[in-house]
Formats: sequence, structure tokens, C-alpha cells
Amino acid sequence: MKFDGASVSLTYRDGLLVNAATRGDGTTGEEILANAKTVRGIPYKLSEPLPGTIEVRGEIVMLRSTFERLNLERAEKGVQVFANPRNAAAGGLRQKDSRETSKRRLDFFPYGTGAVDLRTGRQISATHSGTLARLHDLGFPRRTDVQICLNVEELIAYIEDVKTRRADLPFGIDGVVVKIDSLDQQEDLGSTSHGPRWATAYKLPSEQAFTRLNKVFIQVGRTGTLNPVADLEPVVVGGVTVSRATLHNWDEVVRKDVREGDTVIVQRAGDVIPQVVGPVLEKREEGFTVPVPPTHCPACGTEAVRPEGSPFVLCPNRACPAQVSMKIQHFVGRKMMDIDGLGEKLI
DNA sequence: GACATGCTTTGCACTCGCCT
DNA sequence: AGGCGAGTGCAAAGCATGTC
Repeated sequence: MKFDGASVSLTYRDGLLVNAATRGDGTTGEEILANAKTVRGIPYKLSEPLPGTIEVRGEIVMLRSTFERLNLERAEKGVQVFANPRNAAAGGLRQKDSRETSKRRLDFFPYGTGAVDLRTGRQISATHSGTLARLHDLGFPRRTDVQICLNVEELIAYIEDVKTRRADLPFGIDGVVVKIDSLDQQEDLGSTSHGPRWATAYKLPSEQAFTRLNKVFIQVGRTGTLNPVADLEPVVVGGVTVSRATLHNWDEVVRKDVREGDTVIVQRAGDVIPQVVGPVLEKREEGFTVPVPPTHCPACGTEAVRPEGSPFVLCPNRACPAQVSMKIQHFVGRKMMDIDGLGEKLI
């Protein structure tokens, strides 16, 4: 099962926990060692002093029962309640004071190993299922939700079973991860830039809600694209309030056939990104406005252009204040602090 | 000191155009 | 056809800063 929580990476050296980090984009993340030590299921010391280093990856989650109990306590204290367990867990990990993290009563479930440099061998097991079993021996929680499927039929049956049990599980999940069990075969298959070829996620259907599309407004991207964004009547979907969703480009607007005033179906793709699925045509009334691509940039007033065959409408003004602002936000926000290059990129 | 506001960090989806 | 990388975007929580 694919837990709905925060991914973390734990590094053990000679059996002792020496580093813990959020996963970030895969290469960077926040260092959270002190907080990780307060999480149930993360042993400070492995049951065997494995020589060398081993990276254990897993998910930190807040159980539904914990989430409900904490929110009751917070409501009684008059403190703002958490929106959902996932964000409560992620926020808990970023606490400056690890005593606050410990109060969140978070749980850790391992899903595999990363970099392994054991002087005794290359990996702790030749299979994924063996790795999880070995991690349990070393002091991590047992993954009782994992199942080995010998063929596609068994896999489909397992997914159907998970679907029926989803609401009764003690933790939130957003799908099922299907992995090749043999680590040798995993290595043979390798990875693409988007992820490994030996694993894929089967996403369970996202929770959907109905709301009104008030307006389609234009947002100026950092490259000058004038993007349509849906301004929605705020609606709670999957524990968060959604009020905006990108419509990507003007071909998408046409494809989805949405109009200002429509009642639309909204979901959170991957339980994260707000997405307009489409309009409820039965509720459409005459006079609802069809969004049209902008003729001028809403930020600087320059005449907009649409390259032949492109779904994007562009503001050609490189000095457009909205573009400059977005560029600065992007480069600073993503920590691309190459100041020399920044000037060039901004021109 | 309390509260409001805005920024930062995080995780992830999706589309498009180019490349192999 | 599928891989790849760039570009774009959203919400929540934490935290820093400003205001009263």
C-alpha cells in the first residue's frame, strides 16, 4: 500500500542512526534527525550492529485515530485543528522543538533501502520482500500490508481488496505500489528520469466534489505564458479547501468545455494537485460565458501573441513586471542562487 | 505579547515539445 | 512510441516579520 504521509530517508552507520532527512526532490531535503528520533518505529539503534552504512527509506504517517485525538485536544484548547493527517505529519517533522514532534505521535513504516555500503554484502536481501522482513528483524515495524503476487490476476485481486478495505484502514493511503521483488531484476530494468521501471503506483480514485467555476482568470508565467486558472467557489476536497486550479492552456479549456458559471467536478490529482475534471452539463444554463484567450497581457497590457499551432498564448514583453516577479520567485524559491546566471536568465 | 500577514518549504500532477 | 526535461501550478504548516 502507498501510505499518504511524508517520505523520509534514515542513515545508519554501524547500526546507529546518524542522519534523517525529508526526501525533498530526491537530491535535497531537510535534516530532521532530532525529530525523527521521536517517531515510533524509528529505532535509534538497530538490533544488530551492521558494519558500514545503510539508508532506510520509509513513510512517516499520522494514524487516523491519532489525528482525530489530536484535533479533539486542539479544539478543546481553541487551537486551529489540522486539515488532514498528511500535513499534520509533514508539519510535525519540521518542528524546531523535537518535543513538539513527539507530541504528534507519528509512526514510521519502511518501504525499502537506498544507498547501502555494508562491508558484509551489497544488500541486506536479494528481494524486496526479504528486505522488508530483514528490516523488521533490525527493529523496524513489520509491513503487514505487503503481499507477493505471482501473476496479474493475483495483483488485480489484491488491489480490489485494498479498495474495499481503504476506508477501514488505520492510516490514509493513496494507492498501491507494484514492485518487482527481485533486486537483480530491478537493477536490470533500471530507471527513467521519472522513476524506476521496476515499480509503478496504482492510484486509487481521488475524492471528488462539486463546486461552481466563478471565473477563468489569466496568470502570467515566468516565461511569459498567459495561463488560464479556474477561480472556484471554495470547496473541501480530501480534507483541504480548494479555491483555484490550473487549466494548463487554452486547448485544455476547449477540451474540458468549461464555462464561467458552470458547476464543475473537482478532485485532487494524486491527492495533492487541485484539478478540474469537467463540467456538469445538466446544470449548465444559458448565458454562461465561454472563456476566451486574452488579447493583451493583464499585467503590462502588451498585445498577446499565440504561435502557430501552440496551445499557449504569450506576452512577448520580456520586461513584463509579472514575468520578472515570477522568475525571481522561481529562481530564489528553488534555491538556484547562481547570481551570475540569474541576470542572463532574466533578460 | 498577541495577532495578522506573507514567505518558505514540501510534495506532487500534468502538459508540451524535443530527443532517441 | 516512449523517454526526458522544462515549465507551471496548488495547498498546508511552519516560521519570520510587522503592527497594534
